[in-house]
Amino acid sequence: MPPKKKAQVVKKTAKSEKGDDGETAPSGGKRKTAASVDRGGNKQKIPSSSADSSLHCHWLMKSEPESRFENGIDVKFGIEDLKKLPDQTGCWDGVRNYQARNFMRQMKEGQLAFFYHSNCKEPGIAGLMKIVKESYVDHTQFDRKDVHYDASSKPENPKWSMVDVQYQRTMKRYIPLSELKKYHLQHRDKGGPLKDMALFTRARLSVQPLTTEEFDFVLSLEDKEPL
DNA sequence: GCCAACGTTGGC
DNA sequence: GCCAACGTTGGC
Repeated sequence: MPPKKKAQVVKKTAKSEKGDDGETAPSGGKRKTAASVDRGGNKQKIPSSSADSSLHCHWLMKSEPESRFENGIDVKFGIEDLKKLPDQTGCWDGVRNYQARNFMRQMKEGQLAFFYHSNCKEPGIAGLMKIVKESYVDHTQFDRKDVHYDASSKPENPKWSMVDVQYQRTMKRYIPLSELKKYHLQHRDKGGPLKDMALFTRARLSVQPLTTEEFDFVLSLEDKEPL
């Protein structure tokens, strides 16, 4: 299941303290990031427009558009639910996977993300949203009542982050996973933009990056006949 | 509802 | 630090 997004609209008042980029995923290997300290002329942020060259600029985020109850709570949150929120904006809370979290921490305001419908009759890309607030502490990790409460996370050192996203538009036509998969297989054999798409190579990642080529190709499908 | 893939946990 | 057991994701 995708992260469940609550319908909370985050009040845009105070700038929340940004959770410092604490740990790196304990996953795979224990790579210690050479975090912060750069000896010598430590230039925090390179002012040049886009800081890290390694950063991605397009994303795909999964959520379940159909009702499903987890601990008695409905985790349904489809693109229509986002659209209904005040300002058509909501926080993408509930992500409890380090890689997905780390990708969210890389997100920059203004970047676009596909809203992907997962675990439903017809999975696929439903629309587009924009990152309107960069990562900050996901408060649901401390909420015992929340489906994604994490008893191991302490307020002094929060584990999980979220971003705010704003509805942009619904796709001109729904782009089903099955269609994307056909292109993916085709491109894998003969080459093409979707040959390495994370949706297929990292199937369980709920927040994933897309290259510009992947992103543009998917967008171009809107104006094509379904494959 | 099944189950493959894969992430996480914990014993050693 | 390895790895088996376990839990979760998410397509089908």
